[in-house]
Amino acid sequence: MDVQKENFSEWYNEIIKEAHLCDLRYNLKGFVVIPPNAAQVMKLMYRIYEEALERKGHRPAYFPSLIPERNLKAESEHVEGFVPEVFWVTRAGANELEEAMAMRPTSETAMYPMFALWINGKSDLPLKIYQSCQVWRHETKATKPFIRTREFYWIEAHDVFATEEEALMQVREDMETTDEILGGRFGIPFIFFKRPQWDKFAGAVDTYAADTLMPDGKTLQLPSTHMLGQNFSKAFDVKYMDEDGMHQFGWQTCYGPAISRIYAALFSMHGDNRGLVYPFELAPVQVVIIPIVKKDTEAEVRKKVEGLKEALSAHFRVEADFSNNTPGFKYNKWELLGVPIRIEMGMRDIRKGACVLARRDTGEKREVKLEGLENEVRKEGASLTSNIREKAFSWFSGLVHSADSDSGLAKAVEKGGFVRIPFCSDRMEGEPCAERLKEKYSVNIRGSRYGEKERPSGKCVGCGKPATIYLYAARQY
RNA sequence: GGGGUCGUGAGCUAACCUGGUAUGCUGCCAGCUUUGGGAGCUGGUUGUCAGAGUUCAAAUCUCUGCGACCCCA
Repeated sequence: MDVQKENFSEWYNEIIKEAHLCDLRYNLKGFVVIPPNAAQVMKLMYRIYEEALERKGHRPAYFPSLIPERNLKAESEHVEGFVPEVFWVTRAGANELEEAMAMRPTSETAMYPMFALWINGKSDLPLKIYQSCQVWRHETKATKPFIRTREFYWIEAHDVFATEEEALMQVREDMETTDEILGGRFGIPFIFFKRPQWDKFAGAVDTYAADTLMPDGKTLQLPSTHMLGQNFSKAFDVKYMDEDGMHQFGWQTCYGPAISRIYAALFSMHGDNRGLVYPFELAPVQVVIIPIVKKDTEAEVRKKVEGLKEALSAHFRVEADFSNNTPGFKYNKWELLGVPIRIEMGMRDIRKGACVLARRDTGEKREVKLEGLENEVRKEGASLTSNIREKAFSWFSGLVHSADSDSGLAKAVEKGGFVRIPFCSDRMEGEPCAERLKEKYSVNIRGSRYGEKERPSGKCVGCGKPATIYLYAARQY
């Protein structure tokens, strides 16, 4: 890498190019080609996420990507929020269509008419469905690979319950899932914010979103989970029959982890000046073996390395690099690609029944006996994962500030990250204050921290009225 | 949405101002050679974003479109 991570914007573009994460040459704005280097990681992320959702009672399904115009328009707030960025299909072959079809920007309006048919009685509840798919939104903001594209890859889980309590429990479960996967498995720190009323998902009662930070201190929204209440069930007639034989509207939630965007957070969070760094379980290649050959011993080293590769392949994703490049070139190449464990093997090692094991995160090299190597790799891999996770979390926690005045906010914003400020209200009446702060400091109000117990003191930084709540401000992507 | 920078083989780039044969590096292919932190030699390989205009002549000048990056909202 020729650029430093301190200059994040350049680093981001550079790593995408150097590590072949994204091919930008497809000539359609906001649409990118995702080649194998990135797609492999995204697939692993998908599997981990899908497995977790299924473990928690969700079942997979696939819904059509086209939505008839009248479905999309059935819930009024939802339409208002999404229609400005919908791609429409209006023509098929030579003919104009009688009814325009929307390319799904999200699938509520594709799924819920079907949910209405699927659900009859209480025994059909809860209904927990997810699908892995692409969605399309004609973003008007500047597009950026993985972070904001007009087509992106995600999972959307849509659940229906008989009671409000159960739906609220589901929102909590979604947050736990996010903790478990994003925090635990991917090593990405974040805070769950309850979005202010003026910034919730179109059609939702409440929105909770996991916000992480990028290396430049700007925040990026990752999965969000929404309490939909009965807004959609009433619009789409999603009803069940209760004990008294009465029809009742279901209580709904939805949850949307955008895999392509989480991937951006993943490599931005853990990458360094040498290139990518992946948690062990997400690395497309987990172990790379570099043979150190001399002309006269080439055959022998090759045989040993191939044997080692085969043995390790039973447990890990392994590559051996026999290309005609120098070892140094190979080290740099595979470090750029984020391979967690590198094994160097030459005659020197073979004579000792050993190899040299190097770790991507720390760069440490040490000699390891071939006997028991599998366990060493496993151990170092796990240690790498927890090391980069800890590093990320401790960096992140240093970027949560608080301020109680205009000047304090201005100063804290400069440091990057989140700034907790006293605020008048997170209901609609607070919006003008948010607008004012946005105008003045280019910050967005992300909402109140989920689980925050502390009562606010002082005055709203926006308007000076007595504060009723702590909200968090940050510059955002 | 506003402002700025820009588009030349697969990648980076020179030539553009002042119109006339398109430069170099990297990559890729073949061969030789080499391998414990980005080796070397020889040969080969592909190009002016699209369209229109001005001109004897356009990578170069003009307009439109498409696309990229940066800053701001």
